[in-house]
Amino acid sequence: MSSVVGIVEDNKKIRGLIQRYLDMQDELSCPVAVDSVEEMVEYLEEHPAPEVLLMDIQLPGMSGIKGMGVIKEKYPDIDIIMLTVYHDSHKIFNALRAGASGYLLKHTSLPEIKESILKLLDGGAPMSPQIARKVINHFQENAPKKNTDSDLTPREHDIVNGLVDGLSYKMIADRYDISIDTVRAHIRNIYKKLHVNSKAEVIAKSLKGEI
Amino acid sequence: MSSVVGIVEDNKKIRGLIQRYLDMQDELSCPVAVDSVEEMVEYLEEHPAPEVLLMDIQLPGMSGIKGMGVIKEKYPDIDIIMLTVYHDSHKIFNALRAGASGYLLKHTSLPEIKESILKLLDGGAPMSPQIARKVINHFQENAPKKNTDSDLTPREHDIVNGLVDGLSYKMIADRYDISIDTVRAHIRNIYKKLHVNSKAEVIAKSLKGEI
DNA sequence: TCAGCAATCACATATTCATGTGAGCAGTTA
DNA sequence: TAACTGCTCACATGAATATGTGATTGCTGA
Repeated sequence: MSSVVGIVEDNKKIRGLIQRYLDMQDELSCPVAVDSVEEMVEYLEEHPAPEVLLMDIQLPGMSGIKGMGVIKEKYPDIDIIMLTVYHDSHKIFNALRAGASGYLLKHTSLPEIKESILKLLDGGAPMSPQIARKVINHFQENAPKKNTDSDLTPREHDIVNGLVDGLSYKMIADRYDISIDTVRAHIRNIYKKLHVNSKAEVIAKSLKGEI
Repeated sequence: MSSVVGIVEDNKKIRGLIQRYLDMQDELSCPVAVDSVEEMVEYLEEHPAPEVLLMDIQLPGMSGIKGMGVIKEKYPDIDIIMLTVYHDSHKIFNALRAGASGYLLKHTSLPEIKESILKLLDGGAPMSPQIARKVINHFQENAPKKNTDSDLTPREHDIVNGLVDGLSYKMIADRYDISIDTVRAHIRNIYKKLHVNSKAEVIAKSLKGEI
């Protein structure tokens, strides 16, 4: 059973190259390759939807990012991989926010494109390495102040993690190979330090990043 | 010229396996594999720093996430890849926020680990496919308003809020001026709908935005 | 060297939770 | 009207939690 892929790309040469390559793979077929979002929308109205679309950003008419929104609204099950030369953060994040399931740069080789599609069908999220790096950096820039170094000891942190993982005292005792009474003792100390008096409050504080 | 990799992992077997495998690669060497952040910190004080660290999250003593902060502060040039069994969003995002340059799940094969390290050294950001997917989903969730219409009734939402605030059943009953038995009844229904069976899990889900 | 803290364990008790079973009432919809 | 759903309350029981008191060991800094 081969998976169906569609292409939206205005460069005729690239488009043809990718289509022929993918269509010749056992696992894939690529019956449709058009050069604008508008054409793809027309196609979708008269044919069964592909599982995956490769889409450029810079397109005649509607842009790939806008087009993705349009297509995902009517066909939310289609996974879309952006395939573009743009590597500036703004375009990347807009594409991801608009619903892209992957983001590849155009110098990606044909076999890598194929691998990316297969990875996507398998639940992954293909990204070119440089893109992945930018996405990760995004988290670190927006990192909320890592304040609140509560004076919990390492062991107390272990216990807190156990609580957050939803473990009972007994399960925590087992995880760290200590007595349940010791767990109790640690928890008492944690409550004192955090000025709380229930598991619930500790878990809430921890998940809110206040520990 | 081979790149130097260090390992922090408390499972002796896994640690030894990875170390031997990496050390045998032409492109890499792995002179240090310890089972806690504390030991790695000691090592770093007396030896030249590795370029890359593989680090577990669940460790004796200081957790991998906290440990990463400590290490990155003194040695910001070390790239750290988390190598762990955890795939819940909070741990992933906390790790990335704390400065992780990659995040692999523990079922990753040795050759894949090697490839990930090389990719990292080449400016990429290695992630297991499931992780990449969650990271991407994060963008999409935070963009188009969280609509998460869980099928909780308004009253049930009240109760959940009470739990998140760390209140006991009795305090929730007082807050909404209903009987404690009613609170119990609501909570039972909430547990059924959310498929959980403890306050802790409800609080976790709620704070993760899954309600 | 002594005080203090982290970590460990023990025993005890009152409270809270999780869960089962059952039921009444109001408002909505089939 | 009958069926559903949301909200309310009650009684009961075993498990888990919160809290008090106390103790030992090992390490650290004044």
